[in-house]
Amino acid sequence: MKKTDRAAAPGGTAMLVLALLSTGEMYGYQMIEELERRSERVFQLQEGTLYPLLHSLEKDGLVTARNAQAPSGRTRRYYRITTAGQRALEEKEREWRVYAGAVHAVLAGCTP
Amino acid sequence: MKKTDRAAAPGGTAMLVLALLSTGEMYGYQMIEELERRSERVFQLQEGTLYPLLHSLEKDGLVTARNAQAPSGRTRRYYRITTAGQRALEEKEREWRVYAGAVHAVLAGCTP
DNA sequence: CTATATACCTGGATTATCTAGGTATAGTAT
DNA sequence: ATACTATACCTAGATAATCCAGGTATATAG
Repeated sequence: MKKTDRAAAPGGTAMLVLALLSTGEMYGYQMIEELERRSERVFQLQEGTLYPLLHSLEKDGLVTARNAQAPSGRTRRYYRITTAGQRALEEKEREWRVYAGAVHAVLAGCTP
Repeated sequence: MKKTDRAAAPGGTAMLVLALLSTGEMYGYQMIEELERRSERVFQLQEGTLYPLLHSLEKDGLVTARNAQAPSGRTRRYYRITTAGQRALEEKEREWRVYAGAVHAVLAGCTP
């Protein structure tokens, strides 16, 4: 994320990455572009954030990975969400809604 | 915040504290209770988070503080938001809306 | 044959927050 | 009297997420 968008809400970046993967297999570099596109340029995920995160998601069994040849010939590492990953995504979405709702309630109390 | 709600979105906790103060003067301990109440138990601000934060908000001129006797006799440190603090709050609210909107857009793209 | 875009990776710094303490006073219960 | 609880403020050190700045390597364009 950009500095100003640092520190997402509960499980923030992991949730966004899992959300991307729930739409289909993807490789790291592609996730950065996709996230930027789908957020209309708001989220600029850094490589130094993404790659270590993917490794820990893999270690936790939320995603699986495989190496494959791109049509271009370059090797890419494709990630796929697991069933556990889907469950984790749903849980994080729930938490996000609670969190965002609470922020809204506090802000609403200050501009009536 | 509770561990699960760690790391709020852009300027998260500062925004919430400024939002509280925009409704009137308040002392630290009270902010913890008020935030918990207004968020319906979602946000449990920790003292170790709040007090250093208040000091840095004061240093940045976003709030001012004064000591005063409570009816009980105990001394409290009351905080008041400044004009610069109001401006900062508005800016943080704008950022929050952009951020939350982007999260929504990404999540919407995964459960059509 | 060099520059740029693609593609992955890591170590160390930065920052926000938490944990776990500390101090002190007022009110309540024993 | 004495201890316990709630109130009220504070800080040092640990933890965790993210960034920064680098590194490596291949394909494509000029």
